[in-house]
Amino acid sequence: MDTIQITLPDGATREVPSGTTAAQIATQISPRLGKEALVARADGELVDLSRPLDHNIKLSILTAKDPDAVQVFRHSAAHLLAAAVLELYPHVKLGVGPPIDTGFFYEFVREQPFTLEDLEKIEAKMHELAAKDVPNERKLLPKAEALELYRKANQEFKCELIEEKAIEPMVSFYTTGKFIDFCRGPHIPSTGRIKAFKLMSVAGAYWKGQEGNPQMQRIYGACFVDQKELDEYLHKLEEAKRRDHRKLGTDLDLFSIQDEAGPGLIFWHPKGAIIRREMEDWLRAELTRRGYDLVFTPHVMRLELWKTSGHANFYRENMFAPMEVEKADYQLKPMNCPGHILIYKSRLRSYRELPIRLAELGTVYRYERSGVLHGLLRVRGFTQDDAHIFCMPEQIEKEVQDCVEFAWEVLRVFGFERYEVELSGGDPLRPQDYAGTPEEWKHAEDALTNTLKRMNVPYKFMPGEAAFYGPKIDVKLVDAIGRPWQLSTVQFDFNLPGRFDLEYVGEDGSRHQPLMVHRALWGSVERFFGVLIEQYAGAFPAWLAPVQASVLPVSGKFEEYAKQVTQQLKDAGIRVHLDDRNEKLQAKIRDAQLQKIPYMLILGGKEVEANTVAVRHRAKGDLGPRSLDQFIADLKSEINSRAAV
RNA sequence: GCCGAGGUAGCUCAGUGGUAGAGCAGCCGAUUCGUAAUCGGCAGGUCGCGAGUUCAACUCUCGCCCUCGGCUCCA
Repeated sequence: MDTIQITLPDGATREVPSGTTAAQIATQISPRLGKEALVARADGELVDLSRPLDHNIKLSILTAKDPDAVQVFRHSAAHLLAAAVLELYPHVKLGVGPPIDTGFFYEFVREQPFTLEDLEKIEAKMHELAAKDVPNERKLLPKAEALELYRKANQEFKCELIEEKAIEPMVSFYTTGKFIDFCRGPHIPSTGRIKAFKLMSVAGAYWKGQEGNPQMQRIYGACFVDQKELDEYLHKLEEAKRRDHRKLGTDLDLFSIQDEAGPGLIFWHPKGAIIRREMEDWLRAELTRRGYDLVFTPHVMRLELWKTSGHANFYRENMFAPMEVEKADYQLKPMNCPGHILIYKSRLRSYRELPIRLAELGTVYRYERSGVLHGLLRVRGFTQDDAHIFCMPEQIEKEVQDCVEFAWEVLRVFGFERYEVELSGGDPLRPQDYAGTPEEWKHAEDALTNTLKRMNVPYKFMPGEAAFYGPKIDVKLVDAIGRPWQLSTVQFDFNLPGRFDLEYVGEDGSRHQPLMVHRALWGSVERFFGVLIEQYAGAFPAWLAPVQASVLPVSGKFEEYAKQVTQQLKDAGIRVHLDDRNEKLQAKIRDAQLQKIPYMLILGGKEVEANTVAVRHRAKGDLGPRSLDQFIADLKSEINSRAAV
């Protein structure tokens, strides 16, 4: 019999008879590996463990430690879901069922909606099928036969997939017991190991994710190889709920959204407003330090202006409808750029002035479809920490670099440690959605790429994600529980300077067109605030905390002293609250803790006697007594350093 | 926008056609208390809005408003 040579990842080689499977090799290496193996990688390609190997090959045996293997595992779990659904509801039509980051989903078409009770039944059926340890077997069918099979079963979506995806005459299927599914694979050998999963929700989804296509019911499941990981994930979801800025916004009285006013419109309550003011004060100082000029521009401007800028064309879907005033149409601004451009254009500019950096905390209004609104993170009215930089070509890379560095300073000051950078380019297949020529786009993308490379910033290239007027660098930050949020953005613009005939007089005395960079670091004050609430779980560092210290007299007897202390703190510029309610100390402490107030000053007989304050920190607990002056000095230094405690 | 689930007191939630409930918060009183909830009382509602069915609607039907989850991740 022929032998073939298997090269393992450590370089070792093995001679085995042709037709040996990866599973057999795994068991040879060690019985334990044989048991833990989920799937194999042969010459870089994922294959079933049961696939007979017939030529010399580089082989890795993958276990749950390999992320790709986990995805295969989840994909098999998706098949298990479909198998269970088909047993319970034989007439459903099948869509697709891929793995996702935390599990899997599968799509179905069924007349009646799946209810929560249905999900329970399906989950039980999945466990039942898993317990039988049914093998996942690969089968090859001629394309015509495959189509015929699905036609008979009325599975028109599967037919569509085969028509689109099958390039070879034979197409692969996987069977899980009675269930058979058109699938490239690979899969784990059998269902027995799929135990740690939980069906989470059922949601509507368009076929192939495209609006206008039929809607399917998508059943989502969380799924991990180990129960422990599933438990951790479910715990993380609980944690996320606890930190949800919408809940904390109400609990801590930071902001609200009101039906009477309209969806996606934010009311900043006094405590939220304090945080915003501190944030803005920091930002304005930083902008000034970095050579930006702060401006203000109107909220409504003539529609004509938005035609010039191209927004009325490219951005129409996201704008509020124009309003008519004295027979002229006015447009509520969805962006700040045209306003800043008008300031630039208000007089002739010299190359000596460049770069000109115009910054504005500019409030904009955008029409977002009702289904996409989400707390502070996706709203219809918001304030961007916007700026537009007008510069000469030779200045552009430096300006972009400064923006990216500024963005990092923002992340540092607000306590974010993890971030991801994306470079978003145009979509070459949809040039009609973008302003400017392909050459201009290439030039701009190159400039951004160079900057990132020079700064040694790892980034992902995202084609088709650019703004309509130019490519951009986006900084997405990763919050405490691993979710990414897009905030900072630095966007090139080869469009507006031309549309508005922007010019400057160069050294040569003739007129040139400046380049333009749009940038926002928080993205919007609202979104950044929302992320910040979740980042700190509402426990803001002292410099941002709406109430920095709460004075808690042990009983009414010490009210006089408490009032004195409170006034001294106020005089020192500390945001302080006196809790003089007729409550026990424990209750006052509890309420201060729940309000996440950084410091509590407990005042009783001992403190009056010694003229001290007993300090309790919301996280560190009882810190003992000290003089009020000492406390004030310590707190002021904590505030001034913007310590992230 | 679309699919699904929801909307009952400030908050969290119970209430399957027959006089709207609880806990917390609030107010009043008692208590004067040492590091995460003192006790008692009172008040609080157009049951999201509007139509309809019914002797009777928080409850059933229809329309609208709003909220939540999802709608990118290739068999």
